[in-house]
Amino acid sequence: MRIATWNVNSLNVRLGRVEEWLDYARPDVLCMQETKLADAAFPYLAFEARGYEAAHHGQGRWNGVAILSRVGIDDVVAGMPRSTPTDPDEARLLTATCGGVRVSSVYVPNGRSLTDDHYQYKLRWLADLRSFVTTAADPTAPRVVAGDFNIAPADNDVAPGIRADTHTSPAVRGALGGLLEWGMVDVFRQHHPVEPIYSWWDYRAGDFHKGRGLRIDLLLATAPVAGRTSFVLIDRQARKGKLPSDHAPVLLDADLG
DNA sequence: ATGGTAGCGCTGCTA
Repeated sequence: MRIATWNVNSLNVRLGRVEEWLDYARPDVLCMQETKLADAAFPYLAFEARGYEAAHHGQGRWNGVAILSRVGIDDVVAGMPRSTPTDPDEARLLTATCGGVRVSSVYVPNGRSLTDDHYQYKLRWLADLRSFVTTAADPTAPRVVAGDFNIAPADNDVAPGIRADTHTSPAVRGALGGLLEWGMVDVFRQHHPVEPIYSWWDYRAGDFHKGRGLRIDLLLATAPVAGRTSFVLIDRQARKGKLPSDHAPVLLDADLG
């Protein structure tokens, strides 16, 4: 089974690229983030024509997450219980069962700056994500959490010279660590232990062409998936050419028999 | 190079 994640930064602008990518990458499951669409505007027919069922959790101009699947899509749940009722209700999480794997598409808040209230919101959101994932399942069950975490897990996930403190702080790395301690694996690093490679590049200052980016788009999987994963790729080809997203897709291949 | 680009939508926010 091929499972992928891609922050498309407006599905309206990127639909042609996503269709093209589906046709050559042929994932069984694709988690998308930042669709920036209302549910009524989601292009279900374009995906149905390629054999994909879809679920979308959108809010319009910002955020928006989706899951495409050609191995079934059941028990769809939008969002998660929030511990802080005053936090904004944003479309950042969608969960469904696809081909026997419980899959979440996540778009973690950016954080903006360490002194911004939005950073505290990011930490609360991550704490709730951990509770949502770890209380609903056992780490021996097949579980994937895929998306734009806005966290660079280690120093080799940050290009030299880039300051990204909201994405590298001990607090956000600790929040990610909570999912890893519970039993999830960052499958890219499992297969590429030291390679400095990125999944996001700032549009500004030509950072993509300078090779200056961050690895913040992650595929986390429990042992039944991670232990059977044979291949993990960040598809930088999809970041080239006209009108790219600022993120590249990440995919894994797992033999789930 | 503390600037710069992109998307949404029409003013400034978000990233």
